[in-house]
Amino acid sequence: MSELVEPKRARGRPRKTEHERDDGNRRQALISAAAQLFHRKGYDATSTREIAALVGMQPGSPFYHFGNKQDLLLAVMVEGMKQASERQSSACAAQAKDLSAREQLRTLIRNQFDVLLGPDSDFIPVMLYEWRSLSADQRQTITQIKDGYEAVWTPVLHALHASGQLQAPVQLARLMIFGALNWAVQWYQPPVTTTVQRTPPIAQKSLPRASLDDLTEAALALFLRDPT
Amino acid sequence: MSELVEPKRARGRPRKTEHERDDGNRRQALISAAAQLFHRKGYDATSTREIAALVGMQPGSPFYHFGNKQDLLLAVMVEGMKQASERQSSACAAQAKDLSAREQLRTLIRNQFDVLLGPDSDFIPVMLYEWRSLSADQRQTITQIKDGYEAVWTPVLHALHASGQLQAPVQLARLMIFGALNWAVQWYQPPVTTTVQRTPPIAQKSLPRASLDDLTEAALALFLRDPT
DNA sequence: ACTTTTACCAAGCAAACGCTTTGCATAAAT
DNA sequence: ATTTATGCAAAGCGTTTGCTTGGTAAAAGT
Repeated sequence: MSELVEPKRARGRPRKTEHERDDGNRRQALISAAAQLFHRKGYDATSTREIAALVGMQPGSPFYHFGNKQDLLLAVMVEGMKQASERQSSACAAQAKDLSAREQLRTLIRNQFDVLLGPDSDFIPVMLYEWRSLSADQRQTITQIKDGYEAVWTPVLHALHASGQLQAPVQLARLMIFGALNWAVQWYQPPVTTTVQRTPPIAQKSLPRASLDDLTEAALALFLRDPT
Repeated sequence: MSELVEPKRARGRPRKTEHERDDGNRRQALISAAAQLFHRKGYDATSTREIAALVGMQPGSPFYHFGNKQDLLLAVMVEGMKQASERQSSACAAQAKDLSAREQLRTLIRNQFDVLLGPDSDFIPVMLYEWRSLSADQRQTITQIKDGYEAVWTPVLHALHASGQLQAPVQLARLMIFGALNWAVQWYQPPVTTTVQRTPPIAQKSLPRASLDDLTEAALALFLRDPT
């Protein structure tokens, strides 16, 4: 009850020299920090004070940028889907025009692994595992975005089904394939360069320590038969 | 601010006539109620008061049976793994001795879907999606149980790999198969008989409304090639 | 008959939480 | 030069939370 001394602008604001005109840079910093903490600790276990502290703000300040904590979670998810969609689009556009359906699926899977497990990719895991904390309206918002993202997969799977490389019903196959890929968030650890310390995943005894390319090949071998 | 009338032993204790000797019946009731709420709303979003109310206790009473909220979560998971292991063991023991590896995998998958999506099965989903809220010691405890449960799968997968029906590396295949199955918790809705209202899963537009048998066949078709 | 144990109830505490309010410093606009 | 908008800091409000404490009726043990 006696540690309230010197609250008078001690470490005030040394940043933002000249006129660097953030234009939402701090807002972006909040989204990134939130994604990081939401991924590592979960939405409910992360307080807005922690997020503020991570970007060097006072506890109440994030609420200038976001109306409430839920809106910040939604912003994380929207930002993640935006990045993932851009990656997927450019990855599909970058490959040759009439590539085999098998190659197209390889690209999609590899990109999904990148988005899920690559560096600086906390957004999509948060979207996958914390959507329950959204309101009904917010859930509908990102469901629409997510459906658009996944719609790209359907024609590819249909082509593979038609050619006999994919035997299961297409809709169920799509759900199970996404399950197999998305579940990797629970167990995957990158081969060597571990940077950020996160809560260790459940159930590893002798983790294969595979690369994302290895995972992609394994997934293809698991889901597809040899082309005739 | 004036509804505090008659708190004097109104609805005291009409149950437990004679000497029915619960022997932990109330403790089991707490575990079941906790599993239900943890599954529907998540661990953090569920208060111990809600759990107490669901079994007709006062807010502080659960702490007679469990030291804290985390211990209750662990009890839910241990109970779930116990039931799942028993089901799996009896399912494997019930089938003929030298059945094909494909049939054995079918049994394992079908049992996993039962445990994940069948009636009164909130325990395993809680274990899969709330393990982050455990302490490190508790995580290790259930990791060991879980490893024992999953160990049954490995020889079956090795046999399938040897016979050419499974092409992917066995360890990665095991992880991805579990992912495909466990992910069904996120999207599956039973065909007709909807009883308990839970938070609607993400991303359904035209859900296949398949039965658990349909899911099992689809999974087998997705993972395995035709036997030679 | 007496004591001990079991299984709670009733009440509340201290901490943490999301969020609000007010005020101030800087930059841009007028 | 004055106003306006921006981007926070500072402080705290009200609620919820996990958990504790003290008591008590009934059952079990002796």
